[in-house]
Amino acid sequence: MKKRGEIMQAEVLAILRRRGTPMSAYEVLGQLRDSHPQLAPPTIYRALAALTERGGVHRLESLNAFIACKSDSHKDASILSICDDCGEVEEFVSPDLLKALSSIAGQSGFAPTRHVIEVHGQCASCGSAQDQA
Amino acid sequence: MKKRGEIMQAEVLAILRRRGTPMSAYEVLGQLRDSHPQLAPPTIYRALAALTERGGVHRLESLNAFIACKSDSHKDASILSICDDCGEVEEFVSPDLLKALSSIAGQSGFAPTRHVIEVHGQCASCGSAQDQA
DNA sequence: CACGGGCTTGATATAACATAACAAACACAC
DNA sequence: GTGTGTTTGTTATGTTATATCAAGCCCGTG
Repeated sequence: MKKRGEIMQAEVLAILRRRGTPMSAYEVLGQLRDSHPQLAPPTIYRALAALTERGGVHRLESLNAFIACKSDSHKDASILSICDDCGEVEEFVSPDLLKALSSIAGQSGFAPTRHVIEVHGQCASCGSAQDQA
Repeated sequence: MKKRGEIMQAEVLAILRRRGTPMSAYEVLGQLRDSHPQLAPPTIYRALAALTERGGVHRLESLNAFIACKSDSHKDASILSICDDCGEVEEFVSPDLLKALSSIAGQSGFAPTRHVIEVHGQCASCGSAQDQA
């Protein structure tokens, strides 16, 4: 019974990609209920967990939401900038910063396994829009 | 009616400090119900929000939990290392890293207002404990 | 092929986290 | 002391997430 799960993941990913901005698990669920009226939360959460692990989806810890990974093919921890006005998210990768971070946390013998780096603020377009207001 | 709120905040902070490791809002609520049986969630969340803003408490976004700020007196964003085994949290401050981070996110005109930096892993004592296992 | 163990998925239920919205109390100006 | 704005308390509900068990599939064995 492997296929079903993979189909699920593909559908979830498609929905997230279509949206482009962060979606909660329940928003995804809502969309999917159009085609699969029976769907329950654990199914979605399992699909999202698998996708997150695979690197196809980012979980935004500070929003409890998910977003399709755009510049896919980096399974390293990303730096995510989140516009609090429009919801737009950008991904950045910086091995240097990650290294610096690991070394700071490692000062006392801590062994990092997962980095959460999220920056909230205002994206370029929302910032300039506000200037006029 | 200002005092009541401040007392609340002090009690919440005391509970968090006593514990030392992360607590969910509802754990705090449970503790407080010993002395204030009537207490409802919004009261706790308000106290936690005020404390977080003041810098007395950190919110751990990736755990939906809170912890008393130990090295208090830095209201800058902290780097938090979280041991997934024992729950121990350490705080670090690194203006350089913050600057680097802002500059990365700022590449496309993004204006950061709030940084979330959390590193999961294993603390020194849990790491060495595991070595023996 | 049947049947049985181990694993994946699905469904039900409920737990955990958080806030909206309104009511009551206070505090300060007049 | 009465009105107005603000803080706090309470009720209710909304949102996010997972435990648990049931059902289905895969595949190796007899």
